[in-house]
Amino acid sequence: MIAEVIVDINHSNVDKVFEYLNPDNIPIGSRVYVPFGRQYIEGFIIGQKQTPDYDFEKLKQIIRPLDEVPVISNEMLALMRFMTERYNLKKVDALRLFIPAQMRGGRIKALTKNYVKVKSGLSKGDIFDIINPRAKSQIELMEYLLSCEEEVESSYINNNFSSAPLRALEQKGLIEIVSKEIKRTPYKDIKAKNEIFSLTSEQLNAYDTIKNARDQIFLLHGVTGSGKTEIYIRCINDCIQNNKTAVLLVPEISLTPQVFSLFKSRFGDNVAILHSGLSTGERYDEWRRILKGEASIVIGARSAIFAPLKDIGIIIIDEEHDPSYISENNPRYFTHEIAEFRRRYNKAVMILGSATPSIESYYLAQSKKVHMIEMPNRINQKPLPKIKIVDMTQELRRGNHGIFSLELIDCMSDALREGDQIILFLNRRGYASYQMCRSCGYVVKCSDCDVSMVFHRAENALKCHYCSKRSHVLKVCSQCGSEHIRQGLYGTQRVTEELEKLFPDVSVLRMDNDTTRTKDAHLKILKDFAEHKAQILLGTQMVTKGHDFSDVTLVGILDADLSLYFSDFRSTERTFQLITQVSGRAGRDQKEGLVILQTYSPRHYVYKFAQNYDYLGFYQKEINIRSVTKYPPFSTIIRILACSEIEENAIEVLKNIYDEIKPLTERDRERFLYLKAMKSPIKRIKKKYRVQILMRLTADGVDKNLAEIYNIINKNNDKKDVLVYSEINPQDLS
DNA sequence: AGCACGCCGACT
DNA sequence: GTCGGCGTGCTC
Repeated sequence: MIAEVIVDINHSNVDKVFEYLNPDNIPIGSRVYVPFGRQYIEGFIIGQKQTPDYDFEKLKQIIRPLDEVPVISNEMLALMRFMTERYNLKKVDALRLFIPAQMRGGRIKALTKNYVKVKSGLSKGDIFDIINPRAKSQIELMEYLLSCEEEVESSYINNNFSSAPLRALEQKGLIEIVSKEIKRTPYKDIKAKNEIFSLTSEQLNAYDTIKNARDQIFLLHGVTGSGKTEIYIRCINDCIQNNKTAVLLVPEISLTPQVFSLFKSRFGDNVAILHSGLSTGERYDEWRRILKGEASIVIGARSAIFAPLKDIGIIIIDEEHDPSYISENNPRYFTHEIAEFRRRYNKAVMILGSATPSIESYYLAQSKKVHMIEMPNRINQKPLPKIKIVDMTQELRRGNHGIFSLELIDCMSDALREGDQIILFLNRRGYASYQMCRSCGYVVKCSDCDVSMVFHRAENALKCHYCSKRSHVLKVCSQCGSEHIRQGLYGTQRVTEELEKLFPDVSVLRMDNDTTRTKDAHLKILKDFAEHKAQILLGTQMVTKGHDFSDVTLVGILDADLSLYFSDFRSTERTFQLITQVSGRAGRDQKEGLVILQTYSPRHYVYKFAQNYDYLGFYQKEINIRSVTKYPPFSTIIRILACSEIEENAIEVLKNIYDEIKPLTERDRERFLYLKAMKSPIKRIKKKYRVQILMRLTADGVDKNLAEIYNIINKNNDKKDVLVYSEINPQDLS
């Protein structure tokens, strides 16, 4: 047979099938070692055929398989094809997602340990007949080994006995040294109480609906604290009872030891965990346990959707609205779309769970493509915390130029006096601080990118967030010579300073990109806060997720608006989600919670709906806007970006692409809703000029035209100095 | 991605 | 005369 091989080289020139002789019939899905040009490299067998397309005389032979068993299933090969077509990826890009990165290049092996074991089939009498009675240490060692029920780790023997008797016994054939694979199981010492909660009638209804389903999607719309997790657990349990496998996806940030321990305590070793915090060894071993069928439940962040499970029965995407389910680059994919592909392939059930579903998902539920389950009540019947909106323009008029409104300060002192805890949420993106000349308004810009540089207090430097270029802080304006430079001081550091002035004795934990650089740093901060090592937790997005702190009674949203000002059509939705989520952090236990929401545009509709926890109202308003403006879910956006250091070259390539796409739109006017070429909002990044085409198509327009559009793009992507990128449903249009 | 082949400048 | 610069082209 001839094997069709994709070589493990990430380059568009070799993104095609190479044919090899496969005399041993190594099966499809195997990783193999093959000769390629003058070198030897790894590859994947993705198909086979009787007769080659390539010149038979020139075919080379596969050297050997790299694993005992194929590592890519037919399902994953089909997924590879789907992904390459949908996202214009190279085949290796997709394949590489399917196996642990460190496995490539043979960099990682199974971890083995040696054990000393008495040979089986020997009686005590036999043994001591063979050992010379004068060999005291041999007898001693043998007696120790016999006293053990099982084989003993070699390292233990080496530490406690000398090597001579060991060797002697081995030579006599009385003992043997066996090597066994050790699984590096993450969080193996987790012990958790295995509580079974009884379900409320609302939970029971939801569970019953899902229990008997097959080949269906559910949107589980449940308020914070409505007990979605318990439903997940029951559904997963049913699924493995039926000998099927299960995937639970959670946002990376909420993958905490608590989550693992909950599932480990219910399902034991049947659970495998996949996320970026694992060591490469751990990840490899967990992955292999899944491949071998030793674990049939996978919990992980978005990439866990590629777990090598067979016969998936249920896929759950918790907090389905979370932006971390969208992989922004190399390679780009949408977890929902991958999950839907695998669900359909396996005729499985999918649950999308959220308190604030994405507009797209809720729309699908409204249009009956997805089955909606509503859970409007909290288990403990506690009301959601009251949200108070504070008009910051009013504060300004009253002469308060600080970050905190008087109302927030009052509430904070009250909470602190009571010994309660406080969470302060700051929208990082909007708090980027620019240095500006007060006299002429000059702002330092990056010399390579068309963006302002951001002031970093910790390093006392200006940094470009697009190319990481650094520059000195301004002392004198380079334009007008003025010394009146405003430090654009915002960010968590500035807030910390102001807090110190207001409440000098209160300790504050800061949680942002700076303080959570290291692995597990954010877990430690959350733990410290839970242990009352600080009374105030101040942070960015990260504080909105995860834990329940029972003593938090006050949540302050310092400046809610900023995410509204981005030109992104999703920014209102994001704002609603953030407010709802962070509000859920207040008043979890006995105490009532309060949320103070500071805004400069208090009349924006999003606040009215968020204040009343009126998701449906918000949805209806928002879906109306999307419908009128023809944005998703009523269209799919395609963006084509051409970059070059020479602007004219980028424009020329983009124009060629535009001229080829234009005729497509003309023959299919009702499916092409929008097509326009323009300069990119950020005109230059890393010295490269950027021009783009934006287009919007109906869903069937994408089905019909996507291949052709990608074809046009790829054809025009052969100039060295111009790079063309394409994205389907881009999240960031800069 | 590598690696070789190939055609033009300054050196023992 | 040659060593070596990196442009271009190929890999089943």
